[in-house]
Amino acid sequence: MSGASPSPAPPSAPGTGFGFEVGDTLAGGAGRTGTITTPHGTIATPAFVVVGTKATVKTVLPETVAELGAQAVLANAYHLYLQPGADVVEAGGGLGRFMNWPGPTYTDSGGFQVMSLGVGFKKVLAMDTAGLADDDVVAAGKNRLAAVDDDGVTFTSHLDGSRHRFTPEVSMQVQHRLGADVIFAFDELTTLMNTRGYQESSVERTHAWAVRCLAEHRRLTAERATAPYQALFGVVQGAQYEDLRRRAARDLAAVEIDGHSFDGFGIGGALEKQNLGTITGWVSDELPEDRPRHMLGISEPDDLFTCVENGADTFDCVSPSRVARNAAVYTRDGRFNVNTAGSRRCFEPIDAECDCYTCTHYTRAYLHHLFKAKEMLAATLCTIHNERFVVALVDRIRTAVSDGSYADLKAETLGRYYPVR
RNA sequence: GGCAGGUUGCCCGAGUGGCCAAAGGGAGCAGACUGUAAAUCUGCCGGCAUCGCCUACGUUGGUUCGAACCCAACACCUGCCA
Repeated sequence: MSGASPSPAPPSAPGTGFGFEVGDTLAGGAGRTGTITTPHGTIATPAFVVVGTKATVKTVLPETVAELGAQAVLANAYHLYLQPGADVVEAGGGLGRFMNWPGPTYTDSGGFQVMSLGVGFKKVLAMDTAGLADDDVVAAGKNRLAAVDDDGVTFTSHLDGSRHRFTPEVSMQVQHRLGADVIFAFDELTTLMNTRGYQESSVERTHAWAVRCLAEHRRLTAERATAPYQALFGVVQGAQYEDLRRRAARDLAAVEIDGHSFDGFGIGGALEKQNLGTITGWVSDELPEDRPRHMLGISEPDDLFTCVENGADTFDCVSPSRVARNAAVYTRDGRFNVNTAGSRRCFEPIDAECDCYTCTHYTRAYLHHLFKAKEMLAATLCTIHNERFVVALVDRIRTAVSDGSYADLKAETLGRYYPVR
């Protein structure tokens, strides 16, 4: 189905410790199961990767993260570079050992911060642009902490105001010292407010940076020959434009340096929710089938189905944990806030069908009490539940792809979660 | 018994003639959050309701075109002196 020309030889030659194997496929679509192998364990895909930006899944012990079924954790190069410093993490044995997470780890490149601290200052990556105008972005830019140029990005630390420079090479050096099993190429995110012209030049810039990342990655891999192999994923941008997304994916897939190419690919950037499936489909169509495809920042139930059936293998997202800290919890029948009056005297679990530690031991009334009393345990218990909810949902999707029940699972799950859609 | 200070919306607390249904907190009620500058942010928060009207700043009475704000009496509370 792929229209791409024969891809370069897989970089993950035997012995590197990294690999990807496709399992079952979804009839009539791009969906598939698979297995990602890393030096720190395997990941059965589709899989949800839990986010632990600063080398911790906020409010939760690593043992608990494992218990709730997470197969991998994703941290962030920009944040760990600023604090405690990549050298400290490296001296601490690398990301996994430093944070006491024995399984597979990922690090994001810092590309997201180019946007969130730059033009997207104080703005969420726009998936719903209603009410937003170009002026909002321009005004926000007045106080931005990051400025992009063709060579890289200059950041002002949000911690102490100091100035820092990230280039593709710096991001690779930082991510090599952090030592995650999967690292991402340094990319530029745009917003939906950017013009078509800017999106074009941004895709070119991201591609040029990806090439530089692969080159620096090869150099570092050779230089650090005794270190565990780290897989590098290129990141596909291109906003909502089919030609840009397809070209970005095709061009990344074709990059080859000394016989090596990207081990996998990330799909990210500005896009509207209703285009998510279509865009994922275009990109999957262009990418080689023997490499994993990671969706950056996706976890809503409908989005997970949409992406899987269009070829996505893994996901990460801050939403389950962030939202949990603010009292929003997922249930089979939709999301609600436990800190509202309705839960004050409700002695039922968040979701009676959930097998998580929180649902098997605590009531909505207790969680409501913890939030009202501003007790830290509220965030911990709700994070456990939300992460379990998303991990378990993706696990069910994976099983359904294999046993042919995907369509039924999708209809039943979304019918309950979004009753009036 | 004397002197001084105080009594504001659910709570704390600003306001000392009109711009006051009354700042600001807190509590309460709701909402948002998709590669984490987020255990954060936003809205509502006397009643009825379209401008607007009604009821409100301890109680009662007074001054004034107009009072939470000025005056008097009363009721509580708080200091200091006896």
